[in-house]
Amino acid sequence: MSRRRRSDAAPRPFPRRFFLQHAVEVARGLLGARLERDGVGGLVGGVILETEAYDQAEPACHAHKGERPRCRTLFLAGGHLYVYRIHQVVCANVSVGPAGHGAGVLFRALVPTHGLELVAARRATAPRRAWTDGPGKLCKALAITLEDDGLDLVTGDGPVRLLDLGARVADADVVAGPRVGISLAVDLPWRFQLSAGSWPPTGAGGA
DNA sequence: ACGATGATTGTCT
DNA sequence: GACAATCATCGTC
Repeated sequence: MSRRRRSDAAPRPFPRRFFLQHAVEVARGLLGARLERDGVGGLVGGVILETEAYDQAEPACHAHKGERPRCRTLFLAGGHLYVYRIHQVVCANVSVGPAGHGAGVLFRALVPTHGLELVAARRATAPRRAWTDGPGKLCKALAITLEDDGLDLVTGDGPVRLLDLGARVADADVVAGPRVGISLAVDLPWRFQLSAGSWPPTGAGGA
């Protein structure tokens, strides 16, 4: 029997080496992957639609000025969950690069695929289309909190998981642009999104 | 110890 | 599209 294509394989965590690439490559590569959390009430998860890359070499990154208590997780080996608080909200990243290098990829948006009832409850005041279309919103929907900071996403045995679904994402379906909500390094096109209509890949999502 | 700042969100026009 | 809310973090006094 021939070797299975990756797209036919069961979802599995990304290997450590995936997170040792540059943040831009990881941000691009995480589009179409699944982020999920197993918490009180059940599993909630979805497919990642939008990411942003950050690296200590550029001033918009929390790690740019060196290791601080808040951003210490960015300096862990690639594949660790970095959760931080901003404006009364928490946002989640995955650390990138070898230990000692401060870089990460921010999860900006996803489409919920699991635990829709829990998402509806946790995002009750928002319309369905705004459930998980921002970094703080998706954390609230998945119930990711500051206590999840530092979790290793490579082992796959924690409450938060980042899974490779094997979906083939064509370059033509990826839009790159400037990052949102920053005032420094605004010229870098380090924001990546799946273009409208490219998910789900089976084409059932048209208007 | 004090003040400026922010990888956002929700609300109003 | 514009703007305020709101408080931990970080830099400075």
